[in-house]
Amino acid sequence: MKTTRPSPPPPPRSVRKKILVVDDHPMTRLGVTERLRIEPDLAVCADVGSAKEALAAVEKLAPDLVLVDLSMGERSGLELIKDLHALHPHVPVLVFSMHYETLYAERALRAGARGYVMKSEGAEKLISAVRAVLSGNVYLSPVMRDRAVHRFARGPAAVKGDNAAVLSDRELEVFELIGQGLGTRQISERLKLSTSTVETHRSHIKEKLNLSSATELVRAAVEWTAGRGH
Amino acid sequence: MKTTRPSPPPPPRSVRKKILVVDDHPMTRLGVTERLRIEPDLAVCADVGSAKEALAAVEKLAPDLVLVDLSMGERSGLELIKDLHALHPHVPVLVFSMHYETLYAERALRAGARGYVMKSEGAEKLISAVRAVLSGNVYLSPVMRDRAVHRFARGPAAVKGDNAAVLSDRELEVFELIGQGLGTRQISERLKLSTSTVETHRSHIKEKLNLSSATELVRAAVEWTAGRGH
DNA sequence: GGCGGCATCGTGGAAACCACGATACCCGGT
DNA sequence: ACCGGGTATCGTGGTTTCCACGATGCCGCC
Repeated sequence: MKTTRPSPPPPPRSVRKKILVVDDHPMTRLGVTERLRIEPDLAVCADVGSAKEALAAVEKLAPDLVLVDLSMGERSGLELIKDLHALHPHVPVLVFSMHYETLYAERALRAGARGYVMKSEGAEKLISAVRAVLSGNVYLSPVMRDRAVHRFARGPAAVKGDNAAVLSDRELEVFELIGQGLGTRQISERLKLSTSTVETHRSHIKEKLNLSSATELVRAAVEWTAGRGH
Repeated sequence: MKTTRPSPPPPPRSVRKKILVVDDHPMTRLGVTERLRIEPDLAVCADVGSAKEALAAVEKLAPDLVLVDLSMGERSGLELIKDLHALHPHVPVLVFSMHYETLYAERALRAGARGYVMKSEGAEKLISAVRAVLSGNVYLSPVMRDRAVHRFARGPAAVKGDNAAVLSDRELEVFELIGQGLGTRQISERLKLSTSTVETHRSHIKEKLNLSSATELVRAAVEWTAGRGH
């Protein structure tokens, strides 16, 4: 990996597009900030680790783009995107996630995002995506682009085989935490929810996935989260 | 987040400890590299994104420490740790992972790692851990440290090959049924036992496998039975 | 404006969990 | 012959979770 050590001559700051970075991993925030600084037309105006801070920062700094990671501790990145899109529809959101796009890209776009890049893709793809979104376009990988076209052609029906596709955003979130071995109590704490709410979600998940007991639910969740090696 | 902009005066490079960073997210690699450069006694000698590159880099650069992320694209970071430990037992490995320690810390240490830090903990914890491991100590969070002590006190034998060899025949039987998604009631019926007995078995299994909740037990059982697939 | 989906929280009884203790068997030691 | 340790079995009592309801509020859609 080449890191392009010598700092480039700083261009006039006024023309740089302001980017807000939202990610719960401090190291990733630092990496993104460093990398974007190399680009003469881009600048990170702030980097935060929670949805709350993100909303505050958008108010205060009026960024030209928000770069958000999906997997944040408490409040889902999807929720943040929805809030951002509701409160500031003119501020474009680009998702920069480690999760595989086939699982989340569609949900993210539905929530109001303008693009989706996987972290494993590397810096160049990220930069391209940022520029694309800043220009008013939607960024997706070729694979996802293809899927979208197919979906568009075939109509709204038929896309199954994905058992988790029927779950709502929140339900999927709970499902994943179950798969990590967390109990209802722990999930409610992590998500800052009542245990009742988590139990309702569990109940709905069992309904949708045709599961009959708590143990089966855990089993399905573990198998699902484990079955994502590639 | 303060980023300490002006590059610090580079100290004599010869005294810096060489660190190899292994992570499949380029941005995280960049962030770690930037952050470690601030420390006068540390230096990243290379950063790579795969196990293969990592092994080659260790051969070539002889780092003083390898910092490895667990979740790499295809093959588990655990495999890399095992390989490293087998080929270069003198090179200490520190795990820097986004996964919760309760799930992976023990596995990582068994595989040969000398410490485990969560990415969400932030830079300071990482630096502490790096220094601890470089000094020849093992780094763990207080929670994990506690678990280890408990295990050490209670379980005299437990430190061997990592799976269910420690379980008795009956316990293993119950364990497998749990992994198939059966609940206590169903297991007791299938085995013609009282639910009390099954619960006692569950309890003992959790003890022996160092699991703390029912959900964790189910998770372990499902993973174990799933890992029998080939 | 109604209808359905989503997310949130509560209630109350059934079921499970969990920390104990208890009995009994077998087996290896000293 | 006795004791200890591991195993297998079951119970008791208190805590927690599950789960089947109901209820509210918010959207989006026709």
